[in-house]
Order: sequence, then C-alpha cells, then structure tokens
Amino acid sequence: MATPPGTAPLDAVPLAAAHPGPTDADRLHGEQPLRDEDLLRLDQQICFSLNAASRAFGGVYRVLLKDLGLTYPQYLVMLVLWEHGELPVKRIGEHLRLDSGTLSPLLKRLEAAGLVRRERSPEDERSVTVSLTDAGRELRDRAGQVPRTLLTATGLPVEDLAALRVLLDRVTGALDSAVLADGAED
Amino acid sequence: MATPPGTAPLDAVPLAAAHPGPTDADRLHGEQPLRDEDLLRLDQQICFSLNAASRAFGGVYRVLLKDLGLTYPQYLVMLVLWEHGELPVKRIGEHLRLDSGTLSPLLKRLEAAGLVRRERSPEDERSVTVSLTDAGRELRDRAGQVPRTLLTATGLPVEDLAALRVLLDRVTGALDSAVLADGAED
DNA sequence: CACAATTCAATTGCGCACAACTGAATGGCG
DNA sequence: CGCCATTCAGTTGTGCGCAATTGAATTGTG
Repeated sequence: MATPPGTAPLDAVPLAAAHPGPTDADRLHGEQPLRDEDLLRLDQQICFSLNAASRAFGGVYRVLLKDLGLTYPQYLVMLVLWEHGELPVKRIGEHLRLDSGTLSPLLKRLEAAGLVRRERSPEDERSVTVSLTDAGRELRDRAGQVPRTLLTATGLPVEDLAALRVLLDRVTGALDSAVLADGAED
Repeated sequence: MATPPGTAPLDAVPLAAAHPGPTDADRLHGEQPLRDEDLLRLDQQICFSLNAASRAFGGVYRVLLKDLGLTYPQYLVMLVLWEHGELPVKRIGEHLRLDSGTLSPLLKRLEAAGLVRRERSPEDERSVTVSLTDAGRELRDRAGQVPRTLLTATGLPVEDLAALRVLLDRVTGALDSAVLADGAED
C-alpha cells in the first residue's frame, strides 16, 4: 500500500527541519490571521502524518519482532520490564500511558507465553506485581539488534530523531493538559 | 547542561528543534560507534514518544468529535471525502494508508449513520464508489472549529507543526521502503 | 470500630489495524 | 474464445485502545 508522501498539494517541501526555509508554514504564517481553510489543511497534514508514521513504525516492528513472538505493544511492555525488572501493573501503565483494560489481557498473553509472572502483592492485595521469568530475561539478548535495525530504517540521523522526540513529547504534554482542562470544567 | 555520560536518562533536553544545539544527540553522535545500549535507550524514547503522541492526538480528537458522532478514523475518512467529494474505497485507502479490512466496516458504519453512500461502480463492478450524502456534506460546517481547537491544543506554533510533519513524513517514507525491501527479499 | 471514599486489576463492549482468505470482476494472452 | 493472473471489496480472526463497570482491598473519617 505504501503511500509515498506525495499525494496532497502541499508536498514539495525542502527537507529542512533543522533550519528555516520557505515551507508550508510560511504561507500559513503570514501577517493575516490564519484562515479556517488553511487550518483545516494543516490539521489534515498533521493528523494524517502522525497516524501514518505511528503505523509505519508498527509495521517495521511487527516484522522485526515476528521472530521473537512479540507484538509491538508487548515489546514495549518488555522494554519497561527489562529496564525496571519488576513492576506493578499500575506502574507499567504509567510508563506506557496505558490502562488496565489494555494491559490485563496483554500481560495474560505474555504470561501464557512464559515470559512474565503475575502475582498479587503481599503488602497490597489489590496490586499485581509483574516480573520477568528466565525466558523473559533471555529474550532481551535476542532482541538486541532490533533498536539498531529500526533506527537505521527510519533514514534519519540520530540528532533528527532526538529532535523529533522532543517535538512529540511537547505535543503530548500540551494535548494531555488540554484534554484534562477540558474534562475538568464542570 | 552537558549531560554527564553514563546511565542518566536522556530527558533534560533544551527545547531546540529549529536550530542546532548541544542535545542528547551529540552525546550519542560522538566519534565512537554507537553502543547497543544507547540505541536501545533511544529506541525506547522514540517509540514511546510516537505512540504516546499518536494516542494523545486521538484523545483530543475523541473529545472534539464526540458531538459530531464521529470517531477519529471516521473523521479522517470524512476529511478525505470533503476534499475529494467522491472516491472508490481503494483511493481512500491510499490517502489514509488503510486497507479494505479496516475501511469496509468503517464505511458501513458511516453509511448507517447516513453520512455516505456506497455503490458499485458501473464501469468496474469490482470497485465501490463512496460519496457524501447531504448530511455528510453538512457535517463539514459543524466540524469547522475542530482544526483550530486542535492545533491550539498542541501548544506548538504553526511552523513547528509543519517541521514536525516533514520529519514524520520522511520517517514514514523510509520505514515503508525499508519494510518493502525486507519483504521483497526471498 | 463502622462506614464511606478511594485505589487497583479485571471484565465487557465497541471500534480500529492488520494478516489471511474468499469470491466476484476484469484484463491479458495464446 | 478459453484460461489464468490480477484487482478489488468484503469477511474472519487476533490483538490493541479505551470507556464504563465490577469487585475486592485499602484508606480516611467520625
């Protein structure tokens, strides 16, 4: 399916993310107030692009993780566990921005695959502690080449990826507080 | 700033996306080859951030679109139709990077909501043409403030959003060709 | 201590994403 | 013309993402 990023009118952009240049933004950023129509167009661009990028990542990970028997979200959970060793479901959810509705079945599948253990915390019987099995720890070595392969596949130099991450995190923070502010007014 | 080397999390980044400066990337981009451990960390950062951003967008859109009775993917389809008026399923999929497995049930729901019509093309009976109903066209006016609200909620100036889009599109293009190249070798 | 509010994981229900497959329509080629 | 590969939409099955709810454990308050 592979839609080349060249179907919409506003596409002939000089690939210059690290220094200014004549881009779509300039046309949209003149002195006059931004017209709704321009905003609609930029909105389209952003949400299309973000969606497509997110799923493109998922596609590459899916290929890379197939050998490991992991899905992309399962891999994210394993990354968190590899880093922290053992965490309650709640903490995993905070790291990944996921709730128990998503994590409970996912963790059950990881447990069925023999990669993690789930047990009620003795101190707090409400909480479930997720820990790695030996197989789960060993999987980390087999996953060793995944990050390098993926970062290479992005085609971007490391500094651009870092810049991308900064932009994404800022947007996420702003959107989260916006939605909280909206939800809080009653 | 001078992030001391070692295991410190790559978090305290000067928010400088539009011009170069000393960032995490520099530490990762020195003369020595990048260590697998650094790559693992950056890989985590990127995929966490992209995932979180994608879902944060979805969350805000969900709130904004609730009144219109649309989900976020349905809104994307409507955006395409508002722009092009009438398209076969295949073309919609190319615009949005989606296949019939996703679009068929989604379009069926839009049809049930009275927003679109689906009819077999007379020239090619395999193809299904999707067109807007009057209600579908009228919805565009009610959606008028969505883009402005959303772009404001991102907290980023328009030129940063445009830069973000460029980075995302480059990544998507590279990832797609990487996955195609990988899938083609056999 | 009793009792209400809160916290946590799990479940249910709906919609999307994607692989794999089905089946009909089309186009190419001998 | 007959046959086969291709193209298209749709279906099925699995897994995520999230809202809403449930039920048990814990905490706070009188």
